[in-house]
Amino acid sequence: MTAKGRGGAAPRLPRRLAGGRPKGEQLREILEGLASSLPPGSALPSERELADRYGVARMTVRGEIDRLTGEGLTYRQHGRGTFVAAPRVAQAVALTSFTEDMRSRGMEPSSQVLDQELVEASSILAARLEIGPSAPTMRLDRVRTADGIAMAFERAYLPAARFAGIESTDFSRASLFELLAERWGVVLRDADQRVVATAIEGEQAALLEVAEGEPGLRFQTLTRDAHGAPVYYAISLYRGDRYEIDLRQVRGDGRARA
Amino acid sequence: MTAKGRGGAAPRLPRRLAGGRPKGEQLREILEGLASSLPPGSALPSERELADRYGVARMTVRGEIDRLTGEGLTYRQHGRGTFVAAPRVAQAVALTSFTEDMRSRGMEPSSQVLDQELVEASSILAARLEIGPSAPTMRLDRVRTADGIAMAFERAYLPAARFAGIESTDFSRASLFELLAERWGVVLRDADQRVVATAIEGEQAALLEVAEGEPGLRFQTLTRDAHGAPVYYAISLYRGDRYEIDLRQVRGDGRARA
DNA sequence: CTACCACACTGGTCTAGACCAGTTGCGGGG
DNA sequence: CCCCGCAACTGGTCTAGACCAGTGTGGTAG
Repeated sequence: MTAKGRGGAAPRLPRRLAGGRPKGEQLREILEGLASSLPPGSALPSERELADRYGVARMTVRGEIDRLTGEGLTYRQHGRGTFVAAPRVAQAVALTSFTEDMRSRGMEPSSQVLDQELVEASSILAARLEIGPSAPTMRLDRVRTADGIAMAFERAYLPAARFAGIESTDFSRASLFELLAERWGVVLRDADQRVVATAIEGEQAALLEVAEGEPGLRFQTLTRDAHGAPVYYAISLYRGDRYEIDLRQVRGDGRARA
Repeated sequence: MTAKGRGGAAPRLPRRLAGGRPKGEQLREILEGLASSLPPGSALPSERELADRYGVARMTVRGEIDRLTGEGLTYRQHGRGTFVAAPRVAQAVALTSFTEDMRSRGMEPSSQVLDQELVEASSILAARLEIGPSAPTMRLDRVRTADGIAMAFERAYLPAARFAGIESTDFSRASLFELLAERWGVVLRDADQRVVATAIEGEQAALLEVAEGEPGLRFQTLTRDAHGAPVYYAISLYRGDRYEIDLRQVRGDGRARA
């Protein structure tokens, strides 16, 4: 038969659907399992074959494959079949903290505070943070690690007047995001970031445990709260061999919901 | 009738579907128009009413509303109805071509074609482009320049079967984006991008006129059309000293996909 | 007046077919 | 030997019902 090998590649599927739960729901789980266990490009059984095997109407099968295809797990080719899609990168343009970012990549984040002190804002920094010139700011230097491996060096500046007592807060354990939310009720909303490729040199090469001149990503980030007021400005240097940016770009109208 | 006012709020809808084109497709356009012209929270006509009005089966209506709901234009409430969803916040990172990107930075883009030929897709590439294994693809190597200065090296792969005659098209002048739109009517919608920092080595260092080992940004981009079908896959290498990424991140609901 | 229940709506699931439209392989004719 | 056409697959669209499951309302019994 021409469809040989399709079913054969499937890892031991249930043969019948249980009663009680909607058939489509059960079918969907089976198909999700199939799609996630097969390599990209593999063919799924045909709609008619699935309908026949599980004793449901073809429209029921189609409905579930429609869902999978809409989610990007599979794709269809008219006249050829339905295939497992290559995994898409996550929606990574969302504003996340280093802590959230690393956890979403399956690693355990931590930090080592190198330096933490009050300094006067330079004129450039004051302008960015929208505070008065020479206003007190807290400068926080940290090495960010994931699973114990140095991932990035980060220097953050926060307006000290707005966050009373911040200079004596212990940042070695808590996430900056979480502390701002818990102690000062700050809801971070958006950030402007500038990213350039750069060579890692000198002291930072030592901190990140890489050879001089190795490539890295330098982020300049200005994060704002729900009112649009700047909360902190940070410069981060990520190791090029251990960090990547995943972007999902949308053209034009880019509709979706709030 | 209880459903009064639903239809009344609708801005003069066509009463019949034309022949020739699929009914679902026409229905979809009507519903999209409805959803975009009504304020968020408005109720759409019920599925049975729409089916009745346009003389189609309710399953046909449901299929299209499924699509709209999947795209986030509408949402459903069991027992109550289907409603127009609130528009999502604008997507910050817009999908642009190199041409548009450079012009927006105030530079004049150009390209130099290094190589252009038909090759068989590797299994990995075929899976990414969602085409059959060993299907013909056009490989296009270019150096992208801005104001006459080498900015990036780019290798793009396009499915040749879909774009008849593409292998003999001159890409030294025209933008790939524009050509795809004009000659093949392709509307690019979104792209997944992976960005890593890397050292520029060997031949590519020569092409970009930088010293060996200088830092650069490597992009892997999969661009899709309005139907979600992959259009091309590209690997680009940008000079680290001449290119930067500007991001605007928004803290969202973290809408996820697999 | 209130509490409850039946009914008329809504969407949710599912069936068992129909026919159309691409793709592919195989066999026969030139 | 090559090419063409047919047959057997694939997904794409659509029908005309069925019954289930929530929601909301209005009338009726207490």
